[in-house]
Amino acid sequence: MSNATGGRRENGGKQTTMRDVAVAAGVGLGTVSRVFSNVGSVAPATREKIEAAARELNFRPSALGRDLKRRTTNNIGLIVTDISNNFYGEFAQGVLASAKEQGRHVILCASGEDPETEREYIDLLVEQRVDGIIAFPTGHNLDSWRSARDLGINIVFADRELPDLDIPSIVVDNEAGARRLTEYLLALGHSRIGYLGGPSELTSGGQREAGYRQAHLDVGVAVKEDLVVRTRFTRDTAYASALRLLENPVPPTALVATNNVLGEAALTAIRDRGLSVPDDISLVMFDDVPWANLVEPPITVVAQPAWQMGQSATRMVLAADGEKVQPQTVKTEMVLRRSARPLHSSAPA
Amino acid sequence: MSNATGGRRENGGKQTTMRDVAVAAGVGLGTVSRVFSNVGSVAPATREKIEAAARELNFRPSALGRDLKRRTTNNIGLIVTDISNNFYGEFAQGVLASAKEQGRHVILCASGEDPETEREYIDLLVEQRVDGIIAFPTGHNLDSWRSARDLGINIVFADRELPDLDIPSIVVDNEAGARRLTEYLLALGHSRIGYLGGPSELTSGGQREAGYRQAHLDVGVAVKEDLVVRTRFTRDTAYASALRLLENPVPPTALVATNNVLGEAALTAIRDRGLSVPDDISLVMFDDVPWANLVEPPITVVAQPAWQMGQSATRMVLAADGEKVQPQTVKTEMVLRRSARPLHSSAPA
DNA sequence: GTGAAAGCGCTAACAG
DNA sequence: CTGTTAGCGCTTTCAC
Repeated sequence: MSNATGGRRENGGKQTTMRDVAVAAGVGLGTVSRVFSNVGSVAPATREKIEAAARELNFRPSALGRDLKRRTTNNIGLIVTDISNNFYGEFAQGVLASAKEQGRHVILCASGEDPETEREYIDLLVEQRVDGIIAFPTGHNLDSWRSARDLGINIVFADRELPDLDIPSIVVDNEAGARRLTEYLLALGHSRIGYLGGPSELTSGGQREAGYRQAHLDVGVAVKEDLVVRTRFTRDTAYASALRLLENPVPPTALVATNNVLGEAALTAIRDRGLSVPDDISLVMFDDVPWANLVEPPITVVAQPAWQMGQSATRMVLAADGEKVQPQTVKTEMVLRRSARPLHSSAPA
Repeated sequence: MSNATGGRRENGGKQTTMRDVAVAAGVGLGTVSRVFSNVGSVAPATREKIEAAARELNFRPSALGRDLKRRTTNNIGLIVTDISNNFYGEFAQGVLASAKEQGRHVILCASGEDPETEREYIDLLVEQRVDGIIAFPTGHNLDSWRSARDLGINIVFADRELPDLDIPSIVVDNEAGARRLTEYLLALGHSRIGYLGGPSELTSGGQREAGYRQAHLDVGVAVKEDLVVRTRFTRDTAYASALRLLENPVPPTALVATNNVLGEAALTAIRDRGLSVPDDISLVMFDDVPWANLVEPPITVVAQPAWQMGQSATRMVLAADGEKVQPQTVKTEMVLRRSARPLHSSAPA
């Protein structure tokens, strides 16, 4: 039975089909279908015969024929930025878990934050006739999204909202999260608080920056504009931006990073400059990634419930047709650790 | 054009098909197909007419019909353990990159190391008629794998080899990696070196343990059997195992962890016991995850080229039919940092 | 260069 | 309960 073609069968013959099984079992095609789709009813004896024949022929029904007929695929598309980023990984685990629960498959795509790549993936998923798409959109390709939506594909955006598109999204309470982080630093006596954030066109970017500013406003401390830096989420540019922030003539005494990539860049830059957290500079960030609690000192963060968000997004995108899907905002949780201390004190916070 | 059904269109009508486009453009169905599949040739004027009609109707070809006819899906399945683990995330990025290059889609599955879940996913992927499957197998479900293979699906295993299955795999040089880590510790004067590893049924587990033992053998130091602990890769059990290792009546002076989950568990356990690295205990591990270089002291690791492995695995699984696919072993790289020091010295290594 | 026709593997009526 | 039939949307001969 086994040969040495390295796991590859020539498979010259056609695959076994329901028709073959029907012939082998001496029944009609429809009856075989009824057995494998668990619909209608078949006499126990017939079912037996069919199952025996199927086993004999190593028959496995093909989703291709089924899906074409049923006009639904049970597949959903998931477009993230970078699946090696723990936040997206957790989110994806949430999606996988609830997709599996509902018998759905997940086609994974990584846009790398590149609009062109995103467009290609949208087209691809449309061609595949996925039942739905969950995406962290780049903010571009509005036409593609609209077109996919009009084709009847259910779409849910995560983390970011797109204007004029009437597509529901699931986001965290960005403003509140950033505000609490900033308030905390302000309360510790800091007044030169650096902000390392993403592009403000993105919902998360804009809202987190707004929270940062609101916190300042609330206590009447002016935002130092040269301490507000927006950057793309790649390691290199983030690192360069963090460094620039630290090289300010009058450097910040505290830093808010709005996600884990930015936080990692900030921490690395701080170390490379020979500074120490929290003695020389306090650091807080978004995302409770594993390393946040492993570094010394452990980092105070605003945690996003990534897994649950993935689960909710899946439920939203799979909601019964006709059911109205409401946008959802989820709460963040602030986890106090030891990466910030009062400005004019030698004791940790 | 826009309504308020939350990104969901009733889509009562059927989708636009090639036939509709053909009618609208006043040409035959076959001609439309030729335009969209870029095969044969069509008069520029005709092509123009067709493209205009397609645009007008917002037509997108369906992969369902195409795949059914062509008997190939351009999809590949990827079964990892846990996509939120950075190692699998990097691997997946590599898979996605080269899959995209070749116009393939990736169906993602996470087995959670559970054989039953794995079996369900294999069945699912077979039904979907994926062109190939890349998997980190649990080590069970040999029948399912065999059956999938016999159905003509190309399979590539990663990280682990399964006996009697004649399925090619891509693994790192586990034995050498573990041996170097252990030799390094031995050279530093350690003789009570703890081993925190995975189940030895797994290729990686068995080989890494073998490397650990070989290093001892080479210098004539006896392995302390009560310092060898095998555990499952979940956070909780790994932590418990690490703790047990540290609570040995005569505790180890150094520790080898065979992946990042185990390394994280070890580091956490060490801290929780109030010990410090490397002064109280040296720690080295597999996987150059981001946090390895972020903690203090940074951890000495054996790095696996996860991204490239994903890329290679994809090439292997997509190799031209008839081409013989060779199993592949990839080299690891040892990255020296500061988490180990000589046993009887007060200076770091 | 183009149209007509025959299926790919399956489901869903519809008779019997 | 079960067999027959007509497609799902597309590709692919085969004539014209």
